[in-house]
Amino acid sequence: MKIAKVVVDVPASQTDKIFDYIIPEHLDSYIEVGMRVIVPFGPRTIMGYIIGMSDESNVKKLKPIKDLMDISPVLTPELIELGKWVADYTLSFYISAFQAMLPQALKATYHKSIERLADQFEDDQLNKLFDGRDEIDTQELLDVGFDMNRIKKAEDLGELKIVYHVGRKETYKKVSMIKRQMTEVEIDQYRAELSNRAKKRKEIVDYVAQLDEPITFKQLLNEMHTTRQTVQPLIQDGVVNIFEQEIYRNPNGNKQFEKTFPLPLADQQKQALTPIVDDLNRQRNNVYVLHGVTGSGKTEVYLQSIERAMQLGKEAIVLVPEISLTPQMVNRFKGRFGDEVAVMHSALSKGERFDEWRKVQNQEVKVVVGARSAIFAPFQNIGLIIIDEEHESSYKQEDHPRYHVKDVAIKRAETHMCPVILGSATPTLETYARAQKNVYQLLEMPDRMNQASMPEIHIADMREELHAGNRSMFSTMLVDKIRERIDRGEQVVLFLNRRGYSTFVMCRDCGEVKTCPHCAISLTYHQKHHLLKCHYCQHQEKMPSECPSCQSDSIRYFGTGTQKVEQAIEAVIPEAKVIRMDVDTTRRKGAHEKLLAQFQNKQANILLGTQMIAKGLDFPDVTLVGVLAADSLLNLPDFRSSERTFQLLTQVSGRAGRHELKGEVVIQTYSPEHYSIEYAKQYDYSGFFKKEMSLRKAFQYPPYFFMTLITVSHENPIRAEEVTRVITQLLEKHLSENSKLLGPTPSPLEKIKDRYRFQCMIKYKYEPEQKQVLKRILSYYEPMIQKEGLQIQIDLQPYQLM
DNA sequence: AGCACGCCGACT
DNA sequence: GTCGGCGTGCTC
Repeated sequence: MKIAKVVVDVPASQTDKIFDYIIPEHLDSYIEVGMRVIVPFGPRTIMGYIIGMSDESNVKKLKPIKDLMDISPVLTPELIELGKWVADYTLSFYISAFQAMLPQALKATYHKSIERLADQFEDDQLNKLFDGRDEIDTQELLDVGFDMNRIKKAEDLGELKIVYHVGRKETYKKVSMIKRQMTEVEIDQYRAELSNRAKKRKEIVDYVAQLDEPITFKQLLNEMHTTRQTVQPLIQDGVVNIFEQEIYRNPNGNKQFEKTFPLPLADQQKQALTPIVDDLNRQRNNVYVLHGVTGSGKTEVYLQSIERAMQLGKEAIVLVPEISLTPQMVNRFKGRFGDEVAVMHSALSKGERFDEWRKVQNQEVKVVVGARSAIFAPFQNIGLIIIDEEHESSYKQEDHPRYHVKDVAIKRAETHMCPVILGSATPTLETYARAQKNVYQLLEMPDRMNQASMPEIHIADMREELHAGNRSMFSTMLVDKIRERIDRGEQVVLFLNRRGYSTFVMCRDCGEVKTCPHCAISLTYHQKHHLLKCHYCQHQEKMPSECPSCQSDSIRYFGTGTQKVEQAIEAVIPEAKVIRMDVDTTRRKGAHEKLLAQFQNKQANILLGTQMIAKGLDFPDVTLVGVLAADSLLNLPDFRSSERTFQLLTQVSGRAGRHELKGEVVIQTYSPEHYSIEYAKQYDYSGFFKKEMSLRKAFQYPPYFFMTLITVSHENPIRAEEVTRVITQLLEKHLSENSKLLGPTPSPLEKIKDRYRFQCMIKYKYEPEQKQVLKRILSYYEPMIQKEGLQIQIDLQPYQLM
């Protein structure tokens, strides 16, 4: 008997195993490993993934698979193995790993309904409810507040049964096509028989007579300047045939990408490319760290490596941090490789994303450019994986499965025996340290292209500004330099780090700060609706007119949001034209690209924005970059805050003077003596690296130690702390002596959505038993997780310590 | 997760 | 006596 091994769509620890099902004969010739199936599960019917087949099973009573959901597998054998590996290394459920690898559109939907079996119900209210129908969705019963127990009774009487439906979300876009149906001879005859008055129809007949390929109905109507009605008789008479054809949704509209060709390479680019090409030719698996300053031409190296991979008949995956934010990057890939590229933004709709994914599944493209999840593209012959801006924190998934894209990339590259390129101007310490130890291969590109020099960085000490009586958010230096650019017709980018510097509300009399009652973080003031909002939950409230604590009316909002900066610029420099880019102005689809285009066309002289303008942008006339609050990142409770600050400053500075015009950077800060600011000013990556490494060593942080963060949350703070303490003690007992345990301590975000959070941290060098110990602890707490709403998060190598 | 089964107190 | 509350255990 043929048995299918199935992972069912129930994300729970008790169902996190493989279930066996009989493959019924009628499905036997269609079924393949990697397909989604519909299976009975207890009283229910649910979706599952076939992850293997077998001839035997240890289970006595097997049920048969109900149906297949796919014609061809959605998971390749490689991806199935990869999914298991991801689940294992992140301590997640198999099902969560598989779901994370596939587009959202492939998730199953469920609904329940009751089906009539008898003509009459004992319960007269049921007769009324059914009203002649044979099936009712249970949602309808819940809506009218019908008592489910009466359904139970009717079911026991055999009057009805409960049916479970598995639905699908994926949809396929279709378009009407027109095809010539008659032979030319037949058409000639048909035409001759038409009345002389049917002028338009003859025209159309002539047009379709010369059609060899099907065209869209719409195109026919456009070219003939006619309407549906005119074509209808031709369809009826069988001159042409109308049929529906499936097409891919096109997220780019009708945008044409200008074809580009490989550029001549500078020496440093050649030196970087050579070993990669060599590996491609010999199918060697290496990890390269491409350390290139901003503007050094990393992208061209990527493009030419990919080209070589394609020449060898292989595929490439390119990961970019947040692709919708860098349309320029998409343009470069589409421009070079055209239709061979699938693009997976986060800004795409579910359907568009699904279609891009299917281009890969159907082997119609050779290259994927996308954000994190694109690492799971179902390619079967990968020749190269590139991670651009490898230091970006968005490469770490922050919910289950908590994978880091670098780990997955390296794993896939090992399977496919291909190189990986980790590109960055500011590699993470972990990555660069491995390159120095020759675990990874280091490729350095220290020079900017076209002999462009790095912009000069000036530090504006905001303490001095304050002492000198300047209470505004701009230093005198920055204002002067902005004026200069505007006079010269050049452009300015102003960068504001939103995190930690957004508008919070404080009472000037008593110092009271308005915080979220559920999350214990300061509320943010939103001017538009005069509301205070929480960043973590949905909480919002009205801006108070007096201080809730001391009733003073001097309660004001402090800090700076982009809106406020915009107003301030306009006050100081009235002639400035500002484009503001933040979450608010870029929410609408395509808004991002539109704003950038406006800036490109010089409809404004200042681009003001948050994180999203820090990377990838390249405008020839930008000669000044201002960082308004450099230290806002520096003060976050995270051991990576210095590294993040250095990365950010370097990244932002790279936006200025990339072309003929020389650039300048002004960094405003209250702590100009901090080493991450000083080294950023000098463009001294290796200096920063050494300094930061020595601190990491002293305080036993990565890359010298590995870390595991365990966060426990509960409604009751005492319970949360108690569980955290017990877990810490258990770990203390079962882990080796060399490992350091920190905690229990309150999390940096002590309270989120009415849950109190405590954490404990493991720092270790070598701890082969750790995962097993953690698994045991998790299973010990399983009952409490289910019953009393306890939550335990385990993050191996965390990126965010909050 | 969801569902059934089973055991207890509160009610016609 | 029965209804309905929730704790317990299972799903191939």
